[in-house]
Amino acid sequence: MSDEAGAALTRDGTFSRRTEIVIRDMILDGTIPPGERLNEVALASALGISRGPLREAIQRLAGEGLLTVISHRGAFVRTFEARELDELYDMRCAFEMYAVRLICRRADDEQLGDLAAFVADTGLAMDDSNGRYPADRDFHRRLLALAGNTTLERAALDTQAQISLARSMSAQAPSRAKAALDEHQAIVDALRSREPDVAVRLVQQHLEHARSGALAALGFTDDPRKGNETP
Amino acid sequence: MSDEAGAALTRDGTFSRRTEIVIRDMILDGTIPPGERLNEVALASALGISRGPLREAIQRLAGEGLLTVISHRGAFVRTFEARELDELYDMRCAFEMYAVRLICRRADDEQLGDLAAFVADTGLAMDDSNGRYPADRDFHRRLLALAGNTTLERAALDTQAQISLARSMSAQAPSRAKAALDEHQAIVDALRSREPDVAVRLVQQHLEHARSGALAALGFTDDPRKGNETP
DNA sequence: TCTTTGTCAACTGTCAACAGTTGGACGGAG
DNA sequence: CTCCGTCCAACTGTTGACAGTTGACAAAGA
Repeated sequence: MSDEAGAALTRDGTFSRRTEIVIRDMILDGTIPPGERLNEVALASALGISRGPLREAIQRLAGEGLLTVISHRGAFVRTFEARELDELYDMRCAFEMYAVRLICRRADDEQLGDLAAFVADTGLAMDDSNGRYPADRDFHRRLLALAGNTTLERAALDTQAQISLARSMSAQAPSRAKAALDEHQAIVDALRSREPDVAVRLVQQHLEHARSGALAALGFTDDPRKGNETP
Repeated sequence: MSDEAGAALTRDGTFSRRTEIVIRDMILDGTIPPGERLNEVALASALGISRGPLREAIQRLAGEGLLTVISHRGAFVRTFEARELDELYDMRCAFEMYAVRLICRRADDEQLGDLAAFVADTGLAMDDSNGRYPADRDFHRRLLALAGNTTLERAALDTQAQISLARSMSAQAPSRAKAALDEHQAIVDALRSREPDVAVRLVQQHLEHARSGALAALGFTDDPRKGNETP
């Protein structure tokens, strides 16, 4: 039984790093839902390791904003108040608005062509399905990659992960798939025309829509300048 | 001897958290210079604790970008290549450009008046001294605080700390104090006139100047799109 | 002299046990 | 029935010891 869940971390590297990856996946998969505590002894024995490396992994994940650690009480999968989700969308906005500026300056036409092709392809895939748009995340990932700034890309992806976790706290939002796809297309068009100011404005609007949708899906009012409950 | 350097962490909280604070200060103070390894057994005994909590603190500081951890080799105070410093300035730009947008929307006249007063006061303080402008960091801190987004503020301060660490790798840059002060003043003026687009542009220019100065001070060429050496 | 290989000390990764704290269950008083 | 104080089990914080890896030094060979 000691190598049951532990089978997942039978690659190389230190226990600590492998454990970090396993737990991150469990959090983002929803295997461990927001608000749930990570019992160190139970989790460590389930992974077939001791508490030392597990605790180190927990510290790193807390630094990424996926766990909340409270002294003498334990580590909890992070929950988000309206305000926090709102702030995360600001972060995302800051990152992606600057990213498109960089892209206009640095990306070549071929890279932008690839991005356009991706949007077209995944758009078709969406039409086949029923109104969902699963490639939204990938579009933003590719966008950030094109900016050519690894540091910014990593920070933005962390923010994206936190938003994803926050959104997992609610049922599905009403599908904004078609609108999002159109907005992606418009952003790419602006990039290909090398119009940074237009692209920045479109990104801002796109993320503003996403923000409203996310806040509404979590049952929050549209402009949360005040805190909320913590279960 | 066990509580010699350890006297510094005789406040409350867990050893792990207190240690994190102590080490962060030592890094930013220059007590432990960039590139230096943290010997776990030596440091732990110097702080009067065991290696467990020390290692947890190290993991968190690595997450902040102040330490680089290499498996089986140890934790090193981070060093920065030209490219990395350049990327950090992009991050800072993204944060502060968005921050001033938020400030134009949210900060009231009194807050902006306080900021203006701060710039005026510290400007005089600078003139008394010999060309240095120590309050630059504080100005940016206050700016970020006014944006009213705790998440963004914390991330921006982390970035600021990394930049500060990177700059500590070189001797002093040629003083840009007067120019920086004027630029700060101009930014505040734009904010008080509620002209977000102007403020954003001024922030971008200000940070672009700071970027060039920092890269030059580290002996790097002005546009580092390629990597550098790692000692 | 330069390269290669074997050995070793120092250090990190990991573990199992100990100590202190927390939240809740339990029981009694009002 | 509610409220409050006590006690306890479960869990986290910390420790010291063990195991595996790394880089360097020294000896042997070309």
